Amino acid sequence: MSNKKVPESTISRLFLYLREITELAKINIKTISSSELGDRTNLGDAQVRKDLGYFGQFGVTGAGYSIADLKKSLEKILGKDKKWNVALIGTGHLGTALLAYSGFGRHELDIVAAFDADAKKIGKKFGDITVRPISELEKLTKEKNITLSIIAVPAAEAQGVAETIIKAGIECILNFAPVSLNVPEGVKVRNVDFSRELEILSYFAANKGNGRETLK
Amino acid sequence: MSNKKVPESTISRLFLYLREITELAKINIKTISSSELGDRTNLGDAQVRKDLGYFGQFGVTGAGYSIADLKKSLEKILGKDKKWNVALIGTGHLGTALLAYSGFGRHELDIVAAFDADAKKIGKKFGDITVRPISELEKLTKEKNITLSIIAVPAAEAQGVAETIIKAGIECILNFAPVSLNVPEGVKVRNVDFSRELEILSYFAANKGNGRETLK
DNA sequence: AAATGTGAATTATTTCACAGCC
DNA sequence: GGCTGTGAAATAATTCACATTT
Repeated sequence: MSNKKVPESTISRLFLYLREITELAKINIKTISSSELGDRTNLGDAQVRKDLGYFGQFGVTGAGYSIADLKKSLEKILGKDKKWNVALIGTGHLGTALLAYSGFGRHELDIVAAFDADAKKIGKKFGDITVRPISELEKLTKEKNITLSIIAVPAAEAQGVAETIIKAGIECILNFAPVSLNVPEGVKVRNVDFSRELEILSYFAANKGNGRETLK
Repeated sequence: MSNKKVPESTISRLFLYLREITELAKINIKTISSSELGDRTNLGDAQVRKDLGYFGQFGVTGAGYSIADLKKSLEKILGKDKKWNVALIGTGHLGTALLAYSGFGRHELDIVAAFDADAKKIGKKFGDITVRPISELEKLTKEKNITLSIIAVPAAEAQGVAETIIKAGIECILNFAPVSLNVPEGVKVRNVDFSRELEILSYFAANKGNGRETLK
């Protein structure tokens, strides 16, 4: 196992591999090679091996990987063997869609509390989750052992909400608001910005085969 | 202007810059330097200049960039000066949240048609959009000049839907389903996978300060 | 024979650093 | 003096290629 810094893209792909072999395990397939796994995830075989290599040696030379073993190892590495509680802030269209998702089992990531600034929404129920005022975030974070948060509020409010989240002691934020959040060292933010994703596609649509080829 | 291949990450950041200077233009600010723009987007000044440099020379040495000019240039480069029509496939929780978003003006990207496989949903109205059967996708694509598509269906159906989209002549897909789509050369796919994003955060939560530092 | 694990080579991206201009 | 534009340097990520193991 190497001791080098693990690229974030590697982590992202490991979840992809895990997802894939979880499907394969269901249909009782026992082993897989790096090139098969690469094909299934649209990646190269060397990429698969290098990614796994950051964390240890999981394969058998000449034979590939045992799906059961690799699955267990990846779950351990990726923190899938523990349950992570999530706070959702913002219960507009997107927030409620996320709540509905979270309801669908299958995830080990559970939204356990929802918050909103809008007084009209406080007290609303989604399944067994009741919407609460943001002022209660800190209290609930302690009570429910919350470690992850989702920001699903309008752009103008996102920075303020982020600060409240951090004050409550949560250090990981999934931000759906289209703004660049400013957070202190040690706080981890990931952005999901689908209007930007769609815009990027429109760039490709606008530049199809005009010689400045960014497509690959 | 360089003639080198433009990294996709550059395109992504250009939209960030454009978003920022659009805000500044509103409050009547006239010029900005690369380092100010970098600060506002949490990027370095050299990164800003290099990104812009792929497309031309927009600044004035010693004085920075004219916001009005840069805004116009970026809109042109990024295809924001044209309107791009979008087809949405899948009108579950997520799909309807996206429809609601699209309704909110401000975007030049318009969902102009929505499709679903579920007979019970056909005919439903969201604002001025009526849900249609997927069999009509190709017809509507021609009629409404659709160039972009959004897949918001369950994972198991995503590949089939992608093939239908491509057959209809659409070459850009924003895929929300948690699967790796297989598409022919020339078709551009971007994936938005928020359960994976949340999982990645959980990895960081699981590995906070354990020596294998992937955080930066 | 097949397929891993991993250094080395390659390619891509970011950051530096500074000449040149306003 | 401040700031752009851009080669060069540094860093990061991917891909190659092969010795090694079963």
